[in-house]
Amino acid sequence: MDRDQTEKDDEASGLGRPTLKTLAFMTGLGVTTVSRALKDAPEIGAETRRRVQLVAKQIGYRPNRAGVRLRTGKTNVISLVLNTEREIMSFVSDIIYGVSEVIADTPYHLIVTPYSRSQDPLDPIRYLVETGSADGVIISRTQPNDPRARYMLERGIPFATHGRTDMGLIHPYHDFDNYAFATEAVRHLAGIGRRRLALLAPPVELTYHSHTLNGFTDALSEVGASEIPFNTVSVDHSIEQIRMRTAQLMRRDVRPDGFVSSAAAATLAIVAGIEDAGLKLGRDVDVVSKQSSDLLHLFRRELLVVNENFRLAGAELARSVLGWIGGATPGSLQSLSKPTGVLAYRRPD
Amino acid sequence: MDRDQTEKDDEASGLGRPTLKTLAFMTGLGVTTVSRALKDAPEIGAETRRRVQLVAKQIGYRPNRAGVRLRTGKTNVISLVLNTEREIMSFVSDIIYGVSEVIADTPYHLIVTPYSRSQDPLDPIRYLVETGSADGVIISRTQPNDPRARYMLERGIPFATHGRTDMGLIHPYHDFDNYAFATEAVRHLAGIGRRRLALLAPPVELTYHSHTLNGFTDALSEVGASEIPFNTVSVDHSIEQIRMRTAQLMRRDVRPDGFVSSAAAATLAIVAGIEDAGLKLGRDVDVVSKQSSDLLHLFRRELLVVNENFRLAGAELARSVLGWIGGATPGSLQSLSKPTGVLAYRRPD
DNA sequence: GTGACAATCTGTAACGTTTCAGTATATAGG
DNA sequence: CCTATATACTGAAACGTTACAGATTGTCAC
Repeated sequence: MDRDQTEKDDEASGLGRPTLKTLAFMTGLGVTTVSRALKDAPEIGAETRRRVQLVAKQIGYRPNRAGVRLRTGKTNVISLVLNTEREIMSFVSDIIYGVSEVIADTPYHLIVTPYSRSQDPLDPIRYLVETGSADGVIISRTQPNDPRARYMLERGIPFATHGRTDMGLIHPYHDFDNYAFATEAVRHLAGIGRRRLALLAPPVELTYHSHTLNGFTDALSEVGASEIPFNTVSVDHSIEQIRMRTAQLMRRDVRPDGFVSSAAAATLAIVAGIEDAGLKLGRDVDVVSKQSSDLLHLFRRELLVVNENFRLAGAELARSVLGWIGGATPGSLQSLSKPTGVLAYRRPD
Repeated sequence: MDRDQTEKDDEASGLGRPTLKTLAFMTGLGVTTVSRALKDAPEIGAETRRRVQLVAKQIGYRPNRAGVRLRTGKTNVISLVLNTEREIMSFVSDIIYGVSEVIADTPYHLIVTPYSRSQDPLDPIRYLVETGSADGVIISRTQPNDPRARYMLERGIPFATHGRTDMGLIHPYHDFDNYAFATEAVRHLAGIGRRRLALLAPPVELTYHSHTLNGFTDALSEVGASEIPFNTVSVDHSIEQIRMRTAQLMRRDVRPDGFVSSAAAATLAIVAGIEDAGLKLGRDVDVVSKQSSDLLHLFRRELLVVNENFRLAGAELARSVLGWIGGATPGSLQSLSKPTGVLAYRRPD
């Protein structure tokens, strides 16, 4: 028995990665005590606690994730679920950095779980939940009646959505105020004399489609301008399609003199379409566009822009998920961000 | 003892997530047998093997990652290490999708490990290696003498670099042929009559800086054109800085009549700077730019573009890392991609 | 001096997996 | 008929962690 003990201690002092056993050996305490001392359990003496924590810091002890996960089921993982074909580029980049920023000084890792056009969006969620691969999930492209949100709510797995749902169910979200964006855009266009406005909207199936559309039509009647229908395309369509449809539209007798565009890349296409039709931006027509990086003004000086900050969205979403995991009530983890970096006012003359 | 047995079996048949114990109970075999049967071990009878695999498939058995990881040390994780401030947006998005594509039907997960300007780039690598958080690592912003590559090579952890090193050490990489890009760009500019060329290069510390520069200067002497130095800025500088420096440069007596730009966003700034100086793209000066998404031609019709496919890069990098993990020799996992979607030839007239 | 009780610490078991060292059975060789 | 060997399977131990149920002190009231 003495031999066994010695042998074990020798192993514990080995030069591999330190474990609780290593710490136990070094401090002369039991593994259990060390474990509890590290998490400030009350039944451990103050001095012991400090001693253990000191040694742990000194030798750079880090809990083994697999051990914790196996024992407790806690993965310390947040999963960001992304559509590999339809997400906006800057969205992917910025939201990842936003999330990273928030989880940087936590034990959490960020895993990216992709799904493609051909898959049911519920697939990756089912996978995550069934395999218990994450403590929290962030989803985008949220729908009014979102099966993913419903599914996770039913299983009680913490998540946050980019965009709101409309199912009468409460869950954390972060959203950009697209209603405000659309109303401000319309008001501004009206302010510079534009009367016939077209909206390049988000895809109908996503919640922010109606937010945007409502803001657009409400402001339209407020300012007494009229809508030129432009709903054969959405921001999800290809650059080429949007460009072509815009050009078609601009060649009609009754054509818009103002556009509201929900995405920067789509705006490039709209402008190209306008110019294809031989018209000039700022003279014949004005365009207000959302953008997430400050590049559109380089593209055409005349463009009017509203900024949506995806990095902030990522940070907020991460905070929400961590909050839920930490026991906060879902209803308190909802946020809406207002349009910023407002339109540079300008008269067409 | 009988009671205990029954109790255990009851647990095994429970409705939680199925484990090897569940399978063992259902098949009437031992846990060991089931484990081996699932991985086609030779000492398991053919029928037993099929039977176990059938049941496993039926009840949707998936090995517990924490269990495997704890026992074997295998994490089934690939980590993509990214600089949160300096990566190109479309790079982040596309490379993630490229990697995802390749690991989609493997047990691997992708985790994103970020680091910021203020940190030593080696920090995240050290963290990953010390905590054994990944089976393989992908890094970008590779330097000729890259401490990260050296570090991982020393510890024997599989990795792949986006871009090459120049340390006489062999490791997997994927790189875009920036030498070819620069030579083709210069040749093309010379072909349309441009004689005084400026290069907006990658940051000096990265390996592809010299690749690009060498291609540029080699082609310059080949076609007998001259260089207008433009090395106070790189593609890493802010849009505003590049724009200002370009404008300054274009107001000089001896100014370039051609630009080669290593990044799309920087190209927007160059064009803005050119126009700030009252000059016209396509008439006074031509610009050849790399781009990763097909948007620059919408920006200015006159822009000449070469495409770099980051999604492909991500896929290649993932293949390389998996290959190395799978036992292939590092030297066989290197690839170079040629410029595609060549310049639309056009005369300035 | 005794019992009660708080304070502090500890061993064992379990999470799910794989590996090691077997065991049991059948087959074949002599 | 006995031994050797191959075939097919199995239990125990271990990876690192935490929870549970003690165990060992010391202190204090009476």
